[in-house]
Amino acid sequence: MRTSPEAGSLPVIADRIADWYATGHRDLPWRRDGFGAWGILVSEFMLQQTPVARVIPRLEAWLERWPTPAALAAVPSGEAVRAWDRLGYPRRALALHGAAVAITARHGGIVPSDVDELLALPGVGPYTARAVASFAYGIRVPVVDVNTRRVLARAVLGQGDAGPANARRDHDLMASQLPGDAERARLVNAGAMELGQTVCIARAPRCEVCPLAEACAWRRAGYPPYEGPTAPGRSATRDRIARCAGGSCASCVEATSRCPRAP
DNA sequence: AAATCGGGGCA
DNA sequence: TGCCCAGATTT
Repeated sequence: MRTSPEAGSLPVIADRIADWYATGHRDLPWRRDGFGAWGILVSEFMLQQTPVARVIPRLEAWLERWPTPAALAAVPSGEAVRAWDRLGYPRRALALHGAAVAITARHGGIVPSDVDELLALPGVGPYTARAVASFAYGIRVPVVDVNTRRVLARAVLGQGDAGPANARRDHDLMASQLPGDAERARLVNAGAMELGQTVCIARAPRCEVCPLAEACAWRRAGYPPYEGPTAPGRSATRDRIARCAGGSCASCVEATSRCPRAP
């Protein structure tokens, strides 16, 4: 049957992820049947750099107010920014409004299913475009977020950590794992993210409950420490220092004594 | 490749 | 106060 770990890793990893996910996963709103492409698109905007728990209540309120792209496109963009409330990175609200306008104008009010058409929308990048194509339309494309990158780095590449993100390389790696069946691929896409969030955690992986434990290349190699390049890092302190250096730092204006670069 | 996003919340 | 969070955009 399986003659080498490499030859067997494709079906084993993907199948175990899909089975594990299908067996039982968190009941999140955007995973309910019939949630709709618009709802999924809105959820993906809100989930960019924002924890799931903070998104759920705001998402439901948003969709109740704007059930379709056309409904959002019909109001001024300022309304979208206001309704964004405390989700953070408010320019996402502006981009989402812009996407609604574009969908209404160019796609007849229907969220497109084509990855390239999705990528052409403001605020939609490599992750979000493929997430909508796969989760909303069942199209067989690799969906790779930070959690999936960590799972792949460990289980497939045998590295403790995923290096800096590289869309091309990341997509190729995930595509090499995806089963041919589109519905099955969707389970692998969603399952890899879920696994990375709840089991294959960055700091303290819960290998004792991981469906990939027997197949994981990193575990098999004895958990070698990560040696490769690390991501640039998004330290709030560094951001603050960088802004202050320009002399136009809002933080300095309001809290001069707490700024490391303050005169 | 690295900084930034008129960020927010939690240990 | 430091760091994480279903990324995207700009330089």
